[in-house]
Amino acid sequence: MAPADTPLAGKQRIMDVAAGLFIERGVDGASLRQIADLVGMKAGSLYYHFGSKNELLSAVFERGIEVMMTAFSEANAASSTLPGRDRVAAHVRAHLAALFENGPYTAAHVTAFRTAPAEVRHTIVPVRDGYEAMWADLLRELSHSGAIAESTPLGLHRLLLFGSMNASVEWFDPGRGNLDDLAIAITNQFWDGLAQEAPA
Amino acid sequence: MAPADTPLAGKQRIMDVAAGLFIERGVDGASLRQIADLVGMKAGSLYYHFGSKNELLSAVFERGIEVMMTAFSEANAASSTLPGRDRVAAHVRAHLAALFENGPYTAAHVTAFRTAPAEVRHTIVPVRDGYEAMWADLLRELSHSGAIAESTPLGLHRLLLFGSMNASVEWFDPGRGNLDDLAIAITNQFWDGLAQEAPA
DNA sequence: GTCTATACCACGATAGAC
DNA sequence: GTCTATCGTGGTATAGAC
Repeated sequence: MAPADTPLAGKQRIMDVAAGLFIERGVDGASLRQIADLVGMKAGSLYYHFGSKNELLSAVFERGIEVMMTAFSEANAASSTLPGRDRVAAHVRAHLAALFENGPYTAAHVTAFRTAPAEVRHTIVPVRDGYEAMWADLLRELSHSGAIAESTPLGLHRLLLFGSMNASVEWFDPGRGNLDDLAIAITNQFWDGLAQEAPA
Repeated sequence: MAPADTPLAGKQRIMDVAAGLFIERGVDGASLRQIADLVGMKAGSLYYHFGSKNELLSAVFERGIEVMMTAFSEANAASSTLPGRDRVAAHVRAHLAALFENGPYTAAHVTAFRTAPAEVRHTIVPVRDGYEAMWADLLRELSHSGAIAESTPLGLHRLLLFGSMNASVEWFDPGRGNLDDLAIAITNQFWDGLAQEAPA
């Protein structure tokens, strides 16, 4: 626990502000001067905490993935005995929590990763692969249990699901909408689709 | 038709190169010097064709939306008498064509719009709203015809579908994968979901 | 741990020759 | 229609005082 007079100290506070700005303005649009300004210090002072802008960027991305993985693991533990549909719902909700409720890190990773310098991307890829593997395992289990057809291309549909979930950072406002409802809608879409069962 | 000795002349060629670079490096990461370099001219010369970087950016975005709308209209004309599922498939395929087969404009719009200057975004929003309205109309028809349940929140599921389709620019390689297959997978996901009908 | 000061460079943009 | 040359600004990063 941090001391009471430093609610968000040092690296933590810088990363928090930086992540928010990476989301809003992109990697190159977010300047160190602006980040420092929002933190309440001068640009040069950032270099006491991070060796370069790329180092700060990498730290934000890694934290973002860490947040997703933690959320996934907790959902996994809580839902392992539930039916397939509820397991998916739990993990969708956890992913949304990482995007909207656990700081700006995951959202920064999802929106800014693509345009980051190749050097940064290459250090992050192995970490992000770890998260994808968690989902791959989950879907494989659902397939083996018969909840999903054996013939379904799981990797492809995992990417489609990620697309639906991650794109929500562009339009969902957690102050106006309800994340539980969104998780249910995404799960409905993923599990059952939109087609009417039997035309009345 | 352009004269034979100017395969991609003036504005057209600049926009083509710029769009590609906006995708790769983002709005602020793509510099006018680099764009000019790839076109084969000097940075100052760009200003004969566009009044500012923002003007070039806006032109790319508008073209990207135009491409999507044209693709949608063609798919609409070709599929209007088909069953609901096939109509969706036709429009999904058209959207993917806009993203991957009709130049880099639509992909640039989809990836770079969010971090563009507010001034640019505001001029583009009304145009993009036109495209969303086309999809809203389509889904409303499907709902009225009974193919989709009346209770389905169409706006929400449209956004989820857009998320799945647009995110493919981050992972789909048209040189390796097949766009028809991708369109079918996305349609399957959207229409039927992944759940097994009856456990065997 | 943060400051001031500054180096060096790339950015968008403009002016005028050709 | 493209060039060269250049202006002013703001970028990342460093050095050394405090």
